[in-house]
Amino acid sequence: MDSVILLMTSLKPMADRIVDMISNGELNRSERVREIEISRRLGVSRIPVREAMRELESQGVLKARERGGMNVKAFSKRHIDEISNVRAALEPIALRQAVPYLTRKENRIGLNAILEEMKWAVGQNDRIAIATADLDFHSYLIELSDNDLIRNIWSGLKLQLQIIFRLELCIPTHRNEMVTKHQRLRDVLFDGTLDGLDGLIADHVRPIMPPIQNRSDTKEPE
Amino acid sequence: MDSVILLMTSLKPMADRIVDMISNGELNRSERVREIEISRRLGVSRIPVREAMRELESQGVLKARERGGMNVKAFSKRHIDEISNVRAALEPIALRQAVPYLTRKENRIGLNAILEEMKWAVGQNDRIAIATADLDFHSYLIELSDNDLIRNIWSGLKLQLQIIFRLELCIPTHRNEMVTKHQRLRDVLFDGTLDGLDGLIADHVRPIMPPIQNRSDTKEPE
DNA sequence: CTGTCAAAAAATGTATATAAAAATAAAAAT
DNA sequence: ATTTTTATTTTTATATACATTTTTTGACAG
Repeated sequence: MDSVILLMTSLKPMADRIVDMISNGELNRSERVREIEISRRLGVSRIPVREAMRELESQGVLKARERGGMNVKAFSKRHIDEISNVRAALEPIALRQAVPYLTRKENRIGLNAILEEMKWAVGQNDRIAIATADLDFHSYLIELSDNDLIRNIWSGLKLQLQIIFRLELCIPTHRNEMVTKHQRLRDVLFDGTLDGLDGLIADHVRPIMPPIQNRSDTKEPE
Repeated sequence: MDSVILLMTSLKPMADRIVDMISNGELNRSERVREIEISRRLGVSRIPVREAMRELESQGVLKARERGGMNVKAFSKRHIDEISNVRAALEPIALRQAVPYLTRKENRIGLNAILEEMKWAVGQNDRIAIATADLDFHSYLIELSDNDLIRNIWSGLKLQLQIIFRLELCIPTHRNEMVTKHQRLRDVLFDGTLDGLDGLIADHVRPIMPPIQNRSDTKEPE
């Protein structure tokens, strides 16, 4: 027996690898993603790659071509706005549902740990680490929320935002305010009175477009 | 040459067929969906069925089993609430974006046609037709909104709601009020002032749970 | 009768093969 | 030189084949 087939690769890691390839520029905006190429690089056959790609399409990372195949999604300012609007609409729901779980000490500790990470990242002026901590913070709360639907929607948005931040298509929020804003949000959630929660999140979620837009994408590019 | 392969079946029709099978009870709640069985019935191989099933999973119609395979999703009251909340949060965004397109006469005519359909369905007391018209009404507006992200989210919710309505897991809204509520919503959108839009939608979207709950699903069933 | 274990059956996950499109390159014609 | 047409290559979409896992079934022991 020569070739041992490892079953149930679970697709998620494979999808994440493809997201990485996009994030670090191995795959470019609007570029066609070839199944064979990915499958060779990951050392598997085309079928699981295909499935991972389809998953990524439904999560908004890839875009189905007109007649067959996939492209890397070309995020426009419009797309980023859409994500912000949806986040501003859904996160208040999820975060409200997370509040009861934030009475547990271990969850408070977990959230605070992410804030410490964020503080450190801001100190280091590490753009990637800042964005990661930002996403982690929101992911942590949304996971706690126990809302299957919003969790599922978020999982796609998160992947998109990972790419958007990495490629500097927008900046999460101003670095100086980053930590204090999240701390304020934490305090409101820990407190449980939830005064002004919606506003805090909307403020949060609204991204800053980069000063130098590397491409002109006023409308849907491709 | 004997077997001619028809390429690019586009998956959507296949996924819709599976949704139909669930809606009309050929596939039961929480039942395992076997690739081979579906592929035989649709006269294709397992591969495209597999992809359709994966699509349906990401759209919330099927649920991945612990270790391999898929089940028909078992919608609980909780799931239905989650859908309602997300709709109440997202539809105001989409519908506001649809308003400018509702100055075009053809779009007004299109929307009114659906309302006529709804009126007819209520007259006939045709539960399925009523639910269909309801979903069509909202789909029509969301399609107009030109918001890719919300459209994509809606496509999944719509499939779920089709099943939920068909299986009478909940009732869209009280039939008497159905037409007038939608007319009021239409008027507000045509007018463009948008007074009380959020409230109208929230009121709308909030489903009525059926008097006889056929199964006890207080929590996540399966 | 019930629970445990082993063997058989079935179903999935992945690989490979094949056929139909698309995309590309090359050739011919205007 | 430019465009159109044709051939070649590439790539996808689907089918089939196979290996592994999961599920089921049935025997046997307690």
